[in-house]
Amino acid sequence: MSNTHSFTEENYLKAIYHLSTGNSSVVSTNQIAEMTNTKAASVTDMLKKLADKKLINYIKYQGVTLTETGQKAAVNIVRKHRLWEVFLVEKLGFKWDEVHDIAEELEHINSEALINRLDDFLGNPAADPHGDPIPDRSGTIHQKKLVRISDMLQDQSGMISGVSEHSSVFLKLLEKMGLTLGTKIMISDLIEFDGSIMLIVNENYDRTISREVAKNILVML
Amino acid sequence: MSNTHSFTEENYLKAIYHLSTGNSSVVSTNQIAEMTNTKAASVTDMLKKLADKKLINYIKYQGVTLTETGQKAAVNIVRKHRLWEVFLVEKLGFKWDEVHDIAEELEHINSEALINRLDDFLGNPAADPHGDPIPDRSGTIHQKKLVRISDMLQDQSGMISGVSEHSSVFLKLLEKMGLTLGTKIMISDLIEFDGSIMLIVNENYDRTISREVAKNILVML
DNA sequence: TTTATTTTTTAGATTACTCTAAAATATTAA
DNA sequence: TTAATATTTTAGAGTAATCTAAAAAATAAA
Repeated sequence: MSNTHSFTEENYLKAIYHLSTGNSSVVSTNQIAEMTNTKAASVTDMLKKLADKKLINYIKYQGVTLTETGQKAAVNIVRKHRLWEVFLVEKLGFKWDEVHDIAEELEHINSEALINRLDDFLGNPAADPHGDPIPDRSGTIHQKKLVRISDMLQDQSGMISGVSEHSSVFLKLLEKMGLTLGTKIMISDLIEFDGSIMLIVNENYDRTISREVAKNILVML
Repeated sequence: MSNTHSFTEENYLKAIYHLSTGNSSVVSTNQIAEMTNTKAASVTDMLKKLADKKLINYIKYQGVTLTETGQKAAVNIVRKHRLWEVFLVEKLGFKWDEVHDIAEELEHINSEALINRLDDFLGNPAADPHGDPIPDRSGTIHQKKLVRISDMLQDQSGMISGVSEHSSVFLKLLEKMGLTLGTKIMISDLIEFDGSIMLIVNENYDRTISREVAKNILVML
């Protein structure tokens, strides 16, 4: 059933997946090279290999999309990554900014039984510690509709439910400002001068965040 | 601090470790080849590499021992393997005969923080699901003194505390016979004809096991 | 203590993945 | 719509790990 791919192949599939769900659905060689920390020439080689295995649709010079098989494989890696992140935070007490690199290793462990039991052990969580949705065992992703704080209007309110930037430095900042997942916010002021935004947090205290920060915090209205 | 070795190097170190704590302390090329499922020529290549890295003491044609550094690295892999086995059985509900292959993958995950937190999460267990001792974070192994049932005398009693054979087929047999870890046994008869042994189990029912089985069950007197 | 056998090592090749430098193609700008 | 620039691919080569076949060394047997 679950065809097994090399560590490296998996990383390419994952990169293509993230790039294609991000902006454009067709992904370029250079984009992949940047995301996988390799050179374009290496990417080209690997693309041929993945195309031979019918994991991607690839036409020279024209970019890449995942086939259905490739998509499934990629989603499964994402599922594993996010479940392990939940484990690390919920069970082992890691902070949300500490888990990415470890999950990056754990996501390549190959056992359907393991990941399904882990899923149950964790109570079949819907999202990882950064609010990203966890695909279920059939590969379906139930993504809640979220908006960036930077797209919200005066007096709108909602609950912080995700981030679109996963760097440790960003996550630590949110932590320090009390803007972690589950926090309720209300837009109290949109500052014309530099685009920064004033929030009322948990109907209690207020915070001002830059536009750059606001763009990377996702809210459920 | 923790020097990182390749997946493959780690497997060789582990093989040498198990072989050298088993029978003779000096390990041969062929023994390693058999344990790692490779050919002697491949082993020779790797031995040179490990010797260059000062992980083993290697003299051509004379066999191999681990250096102190190599020993530490190997013990750390064993620690990780056994802790993951405890996790799989205690937390995820796997049976003791199902965990070896998965732990074989998990043991290569490289994070000191992860393994120490896992250790705490599991309550710092002293032994894995097969009774093998788990090295502590300093690398010390607290091995209880165990004897094979085949070495016990008439009327001696003790508690099953380990096995020296880890195959699924053997473990399933023990399960079926009710001879799992923690079971109390007493030698009720040593059968001269074929060396098989009659036991009284938990002061309740009796079982007869072959000499071959008896050799692979370890008891704390 | 020679000879035969087994074990181990060397030599030479293969596979997966990576790289740099140069060539081919596509995109942008004049 | 040609020229300049950027992107992508090919060519050729390197590293890590593996293999088979043949040579060298160690061990066992005659």
